[in-house]
Amino acid sequence: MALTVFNTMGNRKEPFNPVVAGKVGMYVCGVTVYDLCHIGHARANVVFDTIVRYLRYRGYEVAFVRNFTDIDDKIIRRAASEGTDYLTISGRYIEAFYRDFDRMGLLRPDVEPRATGHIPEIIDLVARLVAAGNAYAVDGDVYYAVKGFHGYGKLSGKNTDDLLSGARVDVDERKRDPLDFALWKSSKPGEPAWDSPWGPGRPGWHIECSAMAMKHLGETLDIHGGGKDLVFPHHENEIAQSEGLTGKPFARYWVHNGFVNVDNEKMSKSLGNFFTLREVLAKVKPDVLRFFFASSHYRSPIDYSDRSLSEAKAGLDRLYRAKEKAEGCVAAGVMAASIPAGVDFSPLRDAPAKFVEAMDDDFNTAAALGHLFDAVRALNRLAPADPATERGKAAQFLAGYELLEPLFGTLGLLQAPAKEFFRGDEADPGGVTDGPGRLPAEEIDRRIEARKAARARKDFAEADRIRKELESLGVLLEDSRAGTTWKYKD
RNA sequence: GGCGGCAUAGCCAAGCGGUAAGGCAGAGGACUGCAAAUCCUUCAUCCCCGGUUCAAAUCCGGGUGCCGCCUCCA
Repeated sequence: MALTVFNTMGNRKEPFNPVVAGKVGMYVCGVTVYDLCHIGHARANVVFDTIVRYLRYRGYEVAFVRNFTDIDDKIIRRAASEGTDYLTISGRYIEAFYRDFDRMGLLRPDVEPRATGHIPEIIDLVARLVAAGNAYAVDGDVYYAVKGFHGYGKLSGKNTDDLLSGARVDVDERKRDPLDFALWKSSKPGEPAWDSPWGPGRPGWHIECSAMAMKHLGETLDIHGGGKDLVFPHHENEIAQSEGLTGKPFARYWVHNGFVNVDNEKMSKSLGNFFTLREVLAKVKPDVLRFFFASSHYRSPIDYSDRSLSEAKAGLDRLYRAKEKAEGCVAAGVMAASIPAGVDFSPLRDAPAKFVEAMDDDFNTAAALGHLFDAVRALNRLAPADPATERGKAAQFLAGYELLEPLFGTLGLLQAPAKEFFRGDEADPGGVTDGPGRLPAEEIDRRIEARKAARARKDFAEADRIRKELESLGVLLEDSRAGTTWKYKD
């Protein structure tokens, strides 16, 4: 039983063997901070967050590095259009990134390097590439000479002849070869610039990742990740820059996540069919998005829609209901006992092993979730109607839930208290369940009391009237032996 | 034009050689004053055509249809 990872280099699953046993150096290409993140960014970040969580669950010591590209053409353009400087733009969107992704429960990386914080390292790398004959300077720009690197195209499966025959490479007479790409760009007057041996300028896009990854993780990474669209040219170029110099493999495993589609088409800025993370989080809880991502394999494309979101919500509800029951047990002062024997409960007892089996197969979160649902069904067989009076059953239920909790945690699910998930979070104003038109909790409690009185005098017509009225206001009542509880429906 | 991926029930989605996980929705039953939740039961032969094999959704060949990359892009 061993972890297997699909490697874009070679296009196949391989047993996972890091450079140093038990330790993983992982670099993920972060975002360019010139605008708000959309769901595509959300998926990429959630995917790698889940991978880090799982590797740690599996006992690996993970050094997780994710960068911010904080200087680039788009940032400069945006700054110009707003009449401000690039630092204002990058600062604003880094802050926005944290605001959005902290809500998603993303782990902070161990190191979060920024391109502008590594200019000396970048210049050093470029200078060494020039000295080694891998790159050349022209009028203050420095280009990488692709023809000199024989492995070019090995990651993306392209060969240089095909690339050249394609008409989509820009023509620039100053380049020796159309495929050559910029390592260093001279700056125009008024643009941000750093001094360099080639004059004032700024780093090209690809070089920053090589410089930062090697600085923080060494010359060979265990995992290098990013969206599928980064395979070419970004990662191909990173390989050329890094391996051209070190002669060592830049990364052992190249991991790329699939796209988020809308109406079966890639979501992207240029197509204009994107949704920002922020607007989606105004509609659903962060967990719902995480569940949505986890329910298909990270390399498959997924189609985003209101429908897929509400199906995710429905599925997640079931999981949170189990957590709700566990919280009820804890509130009743119950201590976890052990899970009963018998085949009825084997899906529960076997859940950790099944979970690992699924996740070991190239992080198959969809299969893992399937096993968790099996486990929850078995767990629900132990659910006490009233934990205060059925303490034995409650103790078993709690034991079962505690067995599953770390598994959910590895997927980043069920991180909020159930009450908060179903009723909203006072500590998170602006959160989903905080919208206008919500019936306040005090008002709901008042009506529940009225209904309780009606039921006590067997006036079921009145009791039902109250319940239906609440339902039409988006509030669901649930009676049990332990009393009546409520949830917002959305 | 080059390279790559995908096609599984009403919807979403695992499986990748041994006779179809799971979720949502639906149907029947139990429980409930009635509901909700929960539990039990039920609901597909895997795009088409060939081939390999004792055995294929899973492998090979040929179609058809989508999608992605080759330009900034998660």
